[in-house]
Amino acid sequence: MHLVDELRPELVIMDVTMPVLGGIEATRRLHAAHPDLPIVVLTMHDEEALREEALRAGASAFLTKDSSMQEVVATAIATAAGEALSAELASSILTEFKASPGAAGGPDAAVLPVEPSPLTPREEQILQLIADGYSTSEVAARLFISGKTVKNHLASIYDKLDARDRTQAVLSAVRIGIIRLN
Amino acid sequence: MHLVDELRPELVIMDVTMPVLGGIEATRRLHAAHPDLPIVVLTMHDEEALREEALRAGASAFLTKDSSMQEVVATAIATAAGEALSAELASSILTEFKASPGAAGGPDAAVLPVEPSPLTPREEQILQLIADGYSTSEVAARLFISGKTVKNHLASIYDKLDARDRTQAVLSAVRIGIIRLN
DNA sequence: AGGAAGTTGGGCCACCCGGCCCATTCTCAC
DNA sequence: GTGAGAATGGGCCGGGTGGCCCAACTTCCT
Repeated sequence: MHLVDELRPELVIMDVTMPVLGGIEATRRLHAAHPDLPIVVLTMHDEEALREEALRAGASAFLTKDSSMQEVVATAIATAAGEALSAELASSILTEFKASPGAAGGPDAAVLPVEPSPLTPREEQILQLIADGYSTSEVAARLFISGKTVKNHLASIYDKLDARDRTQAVLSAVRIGIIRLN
Repeated sequence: MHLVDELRPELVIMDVTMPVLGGIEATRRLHAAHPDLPIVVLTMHDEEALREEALRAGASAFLTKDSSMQEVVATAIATAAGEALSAELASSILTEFKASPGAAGGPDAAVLPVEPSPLTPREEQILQLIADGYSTSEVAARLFISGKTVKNHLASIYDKLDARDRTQAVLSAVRIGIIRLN
């Protein structure tokens, strides 16, 4: 997993040349290590079993070698875009991209779930102010509440985000996109 | 290079978070090992020098973080398609992909001076560890130096990044891309 | 030779921060 | 109407944090 850690790719297109063998296992391990990393599995064999296994291993999408290059990149688009992009949309893009034969069954692009937000509105607001550079007492002053209350909110934020201090809490929030980074 | 050999990706989208540092070198090595593997370099810093260096290192394309997701995937399409595909073609694809406010202007629209990195290597290292969740004394233990020294480095980091505490320092560093966000 | 910068370390001190209890009020859902 | 969750507060305390000085040593550049 060295390379992925080192390069931090946005997307991995995996070529599972051999059926069942290494590629699926690699997908599984890669997905375990990087759950948010989209993985598109490419294979020669269009076997339903293999397809299922790939998706269960954490692949975001599955394509066969019969797929046109256009389909490959379309799936890459959909996956990288992180949207629940349907096969139809993808192929319609391709149709306009270049007149190409649809060929093999549409890739079942998977969706990235985007959980709502573990924090309450007040907690988000407070964490945002912290991220904006305000100290505990400054946040308290802005919200017309006690500094102790701010600290209490922060404590529950730490609990929810599994952070040990405000720095980690802010970073977690940035990662999951619940606060903005000015 | 294990992973690339193992997975045989069709395309690598590389995030060169840090200027000059690891990413370019990784590109160079990756390109040396896999000359035919398209590499798209993504960076925060739109410096001409960095761009040139990336392309000389073997990158197939270069995009800044200012680029829209559409531009990124368009470039990915073009690159994966293996053609010296122009930005115009890519953006035309995108226009049909989604009626989106393209801001189609080249990625190099804004010219930020962007100094390479205001921090010394040691300071970057310490700030990275702080971002990784380590406390002052934990950082000290990892680097085999005194906790006081860590705090001294932090003080100069605050000064250089115009931050008042470690949270703001980490956020500043994330913004200018000198530390990575796990 | 001399200076600038980087790395290491010290002391001191006021204040902040996080962890641990706790209580009150309000709203909303079941 | 009872209970769960949210928001508001309190006290206490140990340890962390940041600001302010300072010094020594090394490396590098001029």
